[in-house]
Amino acid sequence: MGYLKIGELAQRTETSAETLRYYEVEGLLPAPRRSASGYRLYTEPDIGRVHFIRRARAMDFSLNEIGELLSLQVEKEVATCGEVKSFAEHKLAAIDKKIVELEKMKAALKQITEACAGGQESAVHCTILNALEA
Amino acid sequence: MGYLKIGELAQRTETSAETLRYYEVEGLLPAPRRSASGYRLYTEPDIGRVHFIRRARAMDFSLNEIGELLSLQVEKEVATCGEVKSFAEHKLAAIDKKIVELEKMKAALKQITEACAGGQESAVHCTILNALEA
DNA sequence: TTAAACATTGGAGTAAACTATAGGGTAACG
DNA sequence: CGTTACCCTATAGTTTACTCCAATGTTTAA
Repeated sequence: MGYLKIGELAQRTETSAETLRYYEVEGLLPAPRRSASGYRLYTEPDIGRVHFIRRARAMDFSLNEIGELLSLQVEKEVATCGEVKSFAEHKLAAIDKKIVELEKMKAALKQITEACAGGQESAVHCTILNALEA
Repeated sequence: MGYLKIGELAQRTETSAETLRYYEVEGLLPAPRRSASGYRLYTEPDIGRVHFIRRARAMDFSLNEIGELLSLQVEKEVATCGEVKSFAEHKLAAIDKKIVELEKMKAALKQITEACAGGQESAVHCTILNALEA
């Protein structure tokens, strides 16, 4: 008991069964136990793992990057703190850079919405290029 | 005089010539003037346009989205302030959401780097899954 | 018991954004 | 003048992350 068939895991994680099998092929999900007839039998921790993958995907981490993140956990008994820390710091820097860029874009868009009253008049002065090139 | 051949534009924008031609096909770059022999002749403003595309790409805007942003500029004489404002606000909301997600990931990674002294000891307690599932 | 709902594998198809190649013509340099 | 570097078009290939399909086997519920 407590086992989930692929359709159930799919439902609980809002992921298609095809995608789950794909993640297994790609090494993001460990090959689960199988029933006598060959059905995949997942366990509770698999739910968390899939949730993690989906959340990271939503932030544009590639499957490869997610694999690296997950391997930190899988190989945690082998990895040293130095390795983990260095990897995480590298990712942190990348994320920070992304946030900075998004903030810039946000500021530029804000400038445009504020310049525009939102009425029927022509938007000649609302050039996104002007805002962003500065 | 002020004309750039594709290779020069490529160099100035750190983009390959193939990619520039591709952007033209995709409608992101207007078809430039041609020399007698058929070479593309770009002008100064094209540099800014390519820079804009590359910056937006670096923030994970799709070429389609970038096309929409650019069309705001091209059609600025036609567009009303209402249209521009509504489009920009929609993008703003999407960017904000992305930033929030990245901040979450950042917090989780930070937790890991702080938990890890960075030395030779085993990283058993540095599980990214633990940090992110909470 | 039998039809539906679900599972399996293997393989093909899709979309986005390039990237490379073939088979040419053109420009710049020594 | 020749050679090297550059440009052209058209088309094909690549990568990522799915998504769909066919053919077949299994559970489940009326």
